[in-house]
Amino acid sequence: MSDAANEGPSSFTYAWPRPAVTVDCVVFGFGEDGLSVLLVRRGEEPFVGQWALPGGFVREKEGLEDAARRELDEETGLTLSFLEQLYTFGAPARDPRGRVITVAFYALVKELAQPPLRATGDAAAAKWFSEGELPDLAFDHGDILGVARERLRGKVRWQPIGFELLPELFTLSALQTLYEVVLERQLDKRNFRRKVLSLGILEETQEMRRGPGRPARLYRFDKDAYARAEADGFVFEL
Amino acid sequence: MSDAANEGPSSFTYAWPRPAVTVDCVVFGFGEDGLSVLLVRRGEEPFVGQWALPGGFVREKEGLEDAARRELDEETGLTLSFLEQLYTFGAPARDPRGRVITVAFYALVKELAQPPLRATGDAAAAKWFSEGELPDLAFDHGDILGVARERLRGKVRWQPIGFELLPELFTLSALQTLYEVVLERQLDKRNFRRKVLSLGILEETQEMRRGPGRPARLYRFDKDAYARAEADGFVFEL
DNA sequence: CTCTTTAGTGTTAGCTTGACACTAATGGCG
DNA sequence: CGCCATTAGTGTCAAGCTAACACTAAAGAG
Repeated sequence: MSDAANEGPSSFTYAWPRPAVTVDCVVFGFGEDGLSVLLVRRGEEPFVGQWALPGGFVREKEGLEDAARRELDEETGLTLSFLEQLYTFGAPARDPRGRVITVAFYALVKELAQPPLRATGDAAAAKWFSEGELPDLAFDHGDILGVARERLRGKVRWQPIGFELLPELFTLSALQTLYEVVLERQLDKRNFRRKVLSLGILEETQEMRRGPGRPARLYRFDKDAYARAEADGFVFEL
Repeated sequence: MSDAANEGPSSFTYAWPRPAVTVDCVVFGFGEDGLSVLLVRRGEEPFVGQWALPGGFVREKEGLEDAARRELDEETGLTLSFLEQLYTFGAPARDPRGRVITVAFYALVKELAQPPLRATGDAAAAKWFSEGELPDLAFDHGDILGVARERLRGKVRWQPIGFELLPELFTLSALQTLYEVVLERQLDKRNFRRKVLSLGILEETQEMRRGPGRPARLYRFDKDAYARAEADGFVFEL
């Protein structure tokens, strides 16, 4: 039975017209300018020269998430710290070339910087755009981006994914700013710190971040402690 | 641009091997035996005679949700009160015939009874199965069902979708039992009633449900009140 | 040394949650 | 008709959680 899947194209025995299937990724990063999204400039028709989400066609023997990782690696070379399926967009007219169904993913990366952002594959360029300066996007990618933004907002309070947007060591102020940006509202400093620390999933390091003003203690997200607590019925909430 | 999508198959110009795309639906109902799921017995290879989720191929000019509604109507004739995309399953070997990607939906219906459950289209039979008596399912439909069950559990507390499983008029006891079944834990009667009523989205009717024991007041979910409250920043939570 | 900048710290009032037990209304049956 | 069985309906209190609020501490720049 699992053999059948290895027979190659000739085993595609359905008599129906087939849509093409792609994956597209909304990659979020967090930096000085708040939340940013990674876009690529299209090097091919349709929408040549326009900005779009990185993505491409799913190969024949490749899982959907694998396809997303491959495309992202081909076009940008980024290292992801989180990747999850978002939603599948399949309106009949969403691609002018014909029926194309896209399985959208959203991803988080730890630092905006990373290597200078290679742009290869179908992408003519790759660039981070902060939320304020987003251009019009090709296809229905604007909608996809909106859904991803909502999902991020909805999820960050119930799952410890915010840490995936910060470097390994971070200050509590940075964490708070991240939450304020994602949730789009101000948080009280003392209440926030009390809540975060009471979760018992942050490891206090001896390192300090120096900069303007008083040095700030650096913390690390303790994955193990989180896993143990979760197995014990603990529920993350911020 | 929207013209291009109407050109028919010849406008399918991508050079890639194409997976087939299907939709599958997890339909939940609520009755005496708790939560039930609607399954159909397959009338065709592969897995002939096995129970599976209702579903089928997406047509060329049909949206994904439209396809789900059509297949469900063809195979069972049910009237849905809620339908939402769940997740897309695309493991290369999930279908022995070759690459088939399925966009899964989950749906709720107001009453298990409904018309005697027609079984047409590809379905040789259609039947409700309560959670305790679920058979082995074809393909990876067991996994899909599991994901749907989790989603229902996760969502029922934050969105007023529980009402979509009850008739228009219902008792608070019925609502509580529904929540207990979906969440898989006991709830305190007084606390539950206090919380539900304090939301201000239930309309108290003058009707009573008679049966064994003291008659129970019937309530109706007030969609308008909910919509107004929600627009005002109110957040449903139970 | 002074000023600016950012980090760090406790308390209280109001609200929400969870635990808990009895009375009320009806139908069935003896 | 009365009693019993069955389900509906009701209030209080303690504990925990949330939100509001302002000052001191440490460093670098000038």
